[in-house]
This record gives sequence, structure tokens and C-alpha cells, in this order.
Amino acid sequence: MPHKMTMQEIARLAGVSLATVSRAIHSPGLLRAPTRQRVLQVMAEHRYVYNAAAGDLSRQRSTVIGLTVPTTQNPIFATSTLAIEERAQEKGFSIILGNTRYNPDTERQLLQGFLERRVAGIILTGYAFQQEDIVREIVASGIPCLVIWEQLADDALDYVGFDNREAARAMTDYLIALGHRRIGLIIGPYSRIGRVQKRFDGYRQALQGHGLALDPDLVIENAPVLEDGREAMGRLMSLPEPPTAVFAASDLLAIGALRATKEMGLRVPQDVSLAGFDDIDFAAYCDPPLTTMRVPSHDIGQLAATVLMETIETGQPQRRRYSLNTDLIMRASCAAPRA
Amino acid sequence: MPHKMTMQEIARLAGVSLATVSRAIHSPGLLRAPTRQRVLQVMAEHRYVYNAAAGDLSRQRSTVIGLTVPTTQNPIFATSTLAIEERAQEKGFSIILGNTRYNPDTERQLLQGFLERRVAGIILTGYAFQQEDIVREIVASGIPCLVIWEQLADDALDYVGFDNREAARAMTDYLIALGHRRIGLIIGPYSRIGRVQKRFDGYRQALQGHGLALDPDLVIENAPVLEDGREAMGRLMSLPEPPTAVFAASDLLAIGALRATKEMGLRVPQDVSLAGFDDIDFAAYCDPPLTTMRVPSHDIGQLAATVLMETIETGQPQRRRYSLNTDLIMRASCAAPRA
DNA sequence: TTATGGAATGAAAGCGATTACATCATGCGG
DNA sequence: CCGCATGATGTAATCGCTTTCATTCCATAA
Repeated sequence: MPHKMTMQEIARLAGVSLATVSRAIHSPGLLRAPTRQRVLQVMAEHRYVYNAAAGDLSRQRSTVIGLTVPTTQNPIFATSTLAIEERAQEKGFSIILGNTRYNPDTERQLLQGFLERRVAGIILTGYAFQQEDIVREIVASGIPCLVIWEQLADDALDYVGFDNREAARAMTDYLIALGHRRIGLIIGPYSRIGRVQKRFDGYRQALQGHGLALDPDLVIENAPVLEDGREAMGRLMSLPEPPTAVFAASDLLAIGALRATKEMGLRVPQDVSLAGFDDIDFAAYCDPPLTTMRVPSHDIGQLAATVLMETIETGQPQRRRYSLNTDLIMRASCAAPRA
Repeated sequence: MPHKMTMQEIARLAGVSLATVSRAIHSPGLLRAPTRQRVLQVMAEHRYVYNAAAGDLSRQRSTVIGLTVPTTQNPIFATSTLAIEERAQEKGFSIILGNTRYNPDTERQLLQGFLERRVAGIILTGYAFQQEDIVREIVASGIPCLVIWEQLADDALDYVGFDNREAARAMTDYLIALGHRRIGLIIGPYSRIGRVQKRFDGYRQALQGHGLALDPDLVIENAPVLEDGREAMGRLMSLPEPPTAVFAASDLLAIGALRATKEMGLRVPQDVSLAGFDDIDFAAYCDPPLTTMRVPSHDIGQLAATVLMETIETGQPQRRRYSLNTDLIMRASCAAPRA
């Protein structure tokens, strides 16, 4: 471990004051060329590494952004996360990442950590009702904060999202238009998660709009992972009167469901139609390729990061709320029901 | 924005000294109950939030760990990342995540950032030859550093990995044992990435060990993404004399390749066997389920985090190097070649 | 030659904590 | 009733940098 270098030390070695060293780094234009060069030279010779932590404290600002995400295990969140990180990196911000694993306590702990670390801004992937209080505290603290992946009614919070309800309704409408009347729904924990609840609403509204009754047996709520999709599909198709189409409100669930059909000897879409939601990369590589609702997850991340950093830099707490579009991607997993 | 609270301010309001407030937070046992309670009460009333940045500077330590990863877009890295983050969180460490996107400049920039931020430790997912110098600087700086996903010859660096060469050789051996003689290889950028190079070596050694010649036409190097796997497989199977089995050295490539077979009307494994590497969750959900080499990515992450934090806490720079086992997971995508 | 004003540099007060050390009560044994 | 060990609290230096303000330097114009 080399003797630790500080600006003070560099200053001494270069025969200048501490302030001059700081200037050599941040505003070299203020220094006469020879002075600057001497300082830089000494820094290089002694492998001086700037201490950003000290700098941030002194400057009373920070260049890290806190990001919570349910789990980067789900490729769809991995995509927005990557976009955020990419954009942040370009602007010299770092990302502290926290996976909530859908656990409110974990999330609360992460947010508390962000507050204590005095992050410059926060992006929440999804809004969980359970910690309204902390979120309010964040807003109150003045730290710019953005929720992504959903639209919020709450006026105090900004977001970059899309209309989950409308998207789910559109997909359900599509299945109905194909002629389906019994449409199953495999969906994440909608009682706890805003965006999932919206999707459920969309499904319900679509049925209702076409005078179809909502059969509770056709709705399965579980965790958004492959295995649960498979299991749910198994149950759905074992029903005395199975659905002719199934809408899985997340591609992970859909891909799991697809596997179940294979295991049961069912053909998609001949025996049952299957639709997903998200359009993760794998969706196009399934067999058959999955019809799904494309969510602009890369754009969400990119826009969110851009907007957040702008807010940070201008210091303007103005409302920023963006809704992006989703696209129904028709591939081969849906068709009209058999006659 | 509430008037910002500092320990000093709390001290004043509680009628005690700054030091007492600090103690109320970190070593409450040192205070008399009434004193402690008064302080805690004042903190609660004024919503005081501890400033970890200042604390870290003063204490000359930090509780953040820097983590670089090629891209969390690849589920296999997402898994180890998640495990690391989970473990770190338990111990009160935060993770600064950086995606290198396989770009040496990006990686260098990230590492420089870690150094400047005085992170407590660093985990590198993979070792790229291109920035040996920075890595040396890290080691020299005394910051505990760990490479994951590979084994290193370099004595200066610790790792938690597995034997990429042996794993690739085992898979190739398996295909040979099934009776294949023309075995294609679809593999990531092995000229630049250590672990990928090892896999290539394993493939080559297996062929060699069985007296089979390495046909360069059968080896395709590309980026480890679905689309490139698809494209590569298309090329391989269009060869005048196509392989009877293909080893894709990453599941992403394998799943892409699987799609290509569907599009070409080829059946797996009847017309061609296909093997992957990693065992991402999706591998078991493919059609047919993918035979692949399971890499203990969750364990790697968990162990790496544990080891790193231990090193941080003890301050012992002792060598820590762990190799975990891989498992050949036989599913339905490989079979003997047709007679 | 002497003001004069801008450019270059230095001095020093923070930023918000931690912590070694000093101080001041207490309660106990003698 | 005194001395002293112990426990509770306060004092103040420090961490490494930023930044305001003051100072010095020098070239230019009068």
C-alpha cells in the first residue's frame, strides 16, 4: 500500500497551495500553464487518485443515483436497468443498485440507505404501496425521485411509464377479436403491485366491454417466474372447461406456460392461444414465437435517467411525467379458437 | 425541503455534545438511558437522517462495493449479480454496479471511478486482458479485489470461479461420446475474454484427445447474444458438410441457434444435436430442453461477496481463490448422430 | 514612473461526521 | 470523610476536498 496521497501532499511536493491543486483538476484554465503542468506532473509521478467521497462532501452534492428494481433476474428489468446505467455513466454518474426482490422491508431498507448516502437522485422501478411513507420522506427531502414502469395518479411523484391498464386491455381485446370467449389470465401479485393491478384491470375491462363474465377460476395470481407460469398453465388446462386462450401478463410466465403446453401435448396456437407481456428478447425465440405486448423498457430507462439527471442538474423540482407507447407484437402463438 | 439536520444541530436541540449524538447512534451502550432517549427523541422529532458520506470520510472507510459485469442483460450474469447484491445487503454494504458492455474503455472508466470513490472492495466479473494496468493499480492500492467467473494464473489476484476449459472439454467429450465427429462451435469473443478463450481451449483439447481435427469452418466467433447464435447456426448448417452436433458456448447463443434450426426445418436432436453452456433458467424451458453445462452462478456470487467482505473486515490481504464445480445437465437436445 | 486592474495564487473556513483524550461526577472501600 | 476507579459526557483535532475572499504579481496606460 503506497503512502496515501492527498491534495495537501501533492501541493507540498509541487510547492503550491492546496487550492491550486484543486484547480489543476477542476478548472485548469485558471492556472498558468507552467504551474498547472508542474502540479499534474507531480500527481502523475505519485499516482495521485482523486478522492470523490471527500469532494462530494465538501461540495455538498453527490454523483450517485440510487436505483431500486424488483429483480434484475427478470430480463425486462435488466433492460431498463442497463439503459439507466449506460446513460448515467455517460454523464459521470454512478448507480447504486438495489434489488427489492418484491419485499417491502428490503425496499424500505434500500431507500433508507439511499437517503443516508445522500444520493443525488433516485429511480424506483415500480411503486409498492407498502412504503408510501418512505417515498414521501424522499420527496420531502428534496431528492429528485422518479418512478418507472407505471403511471401514477399521485401528484407528488414523477414517472416515466406507460399505460399498463390500456396495454393489458388491448391484448385482451385482441384475443377476444380472434374469437376467444374463455380467456385465462396468469398474472403476478396484483394485489401488491400497482402496475400489475392495472394489468388486471385492463383484462377485466376488456371482458366487461364485450359482455364476457370474469371467471375467477381462470385467473391465477403467482410470482412472475418461469416455474410459476408453467405450474399455472398446467392448472388452467386441467380445468373441466379449460380456456381457449391464455394471457400471461409477463413473458416469464408465458414462457413457463408454453413449456406446460408442450408437456401436456397441447399445440400452441392450435389447441390454445398464448399471449405474453413485455417482449423480452426470448419471446421471439420461443417455439412458437410469442405474441406479446412490447414495453419500451430500454427507452423507459434511457428517458428516466436523462430526465432525472436534468432535474438534478437544474435543481428545478418541476413535474416530469412521461408515458410511452406499447406495441402489440403479433407472432405465432395466438390464433382463432377451434370451431 | 426541511431545514437540513446535522448531528451538530441535534446536539444543540438535545442539549448535549456532538459526540454524544454520535454515540447514541453507534454505541448506545455508552450512554445513560435518559440521555440516549432524549437524543433519539430529538432525532425522531426532527427526522434526522444520518449522513453516511460524512461518516465514511471521517471513519476513513466505506461501505460500498464496486461491481463490474459485462452486461446484466445476460441472465447468467444477472444471477451472480443478484447473489452478490443480496449478500452485500445483508451485511450493510451497497453495490455500485457498472456494465462494461465488453468495452475495455468503459471498464477502465468504471474502475477509475471505483478508485476515486474509495470503494471498500471490488468484484470484477471476468478479467479482460486490456486493463491489466488498472487492475494492478487496484491491487497496489490495497483495495480488496476479486475476479469471478474464471480461474487466474496470475498470482496477484484472487478469484471465485470454475474451470472453463475443463467444463468445455467435458461437454465436447460428451458429444464425442455420443458418436459425433463433426462438432461445430459457436462461441463468444474468445480472443479478448479469458474465460471464453479457456472454453475454446477445452473444445480443442477434447477434439485433439480423440484424434479429431479442428475444422476452422466449424468455429464461429461472435457476440454472446441470441441473434448472433441464430445467425451462426444458420451458417453452420448451410455448410456443404454441416456438423452433426453444435456446441454453443453460452446458452444465449444456443437458444438463438435453436431458433435457427426451427426456421430451417431441422429437428433437434434428430437432425442435429445442440449443447449450451451456463444453464440459464430459460434453458430448461426451451423446446427441446437444452442440454447444457451448469455454472454455479448463484454460488459464485454469494461466495465472492462473502469472501470479499471478510477480506474487507479483517483487513487481511491473504490470498483467496476458489473453484466451484460445473455440472453437465443432460436434457433432450443432444443425441447420437443419425447412422 | 506610478497607479491600476486583471490574472494567478494562497489562506482559511467549512462540509458532517468520528474518536482519542480530557473532564467531571459518582459510589465505594478504607 | 477522603481517594480513586469507573462511567458518562464534552472538547477538539481530523478526514480530504471546495470555495470564498484576500493577497500578490505583473503588464499596461497615463
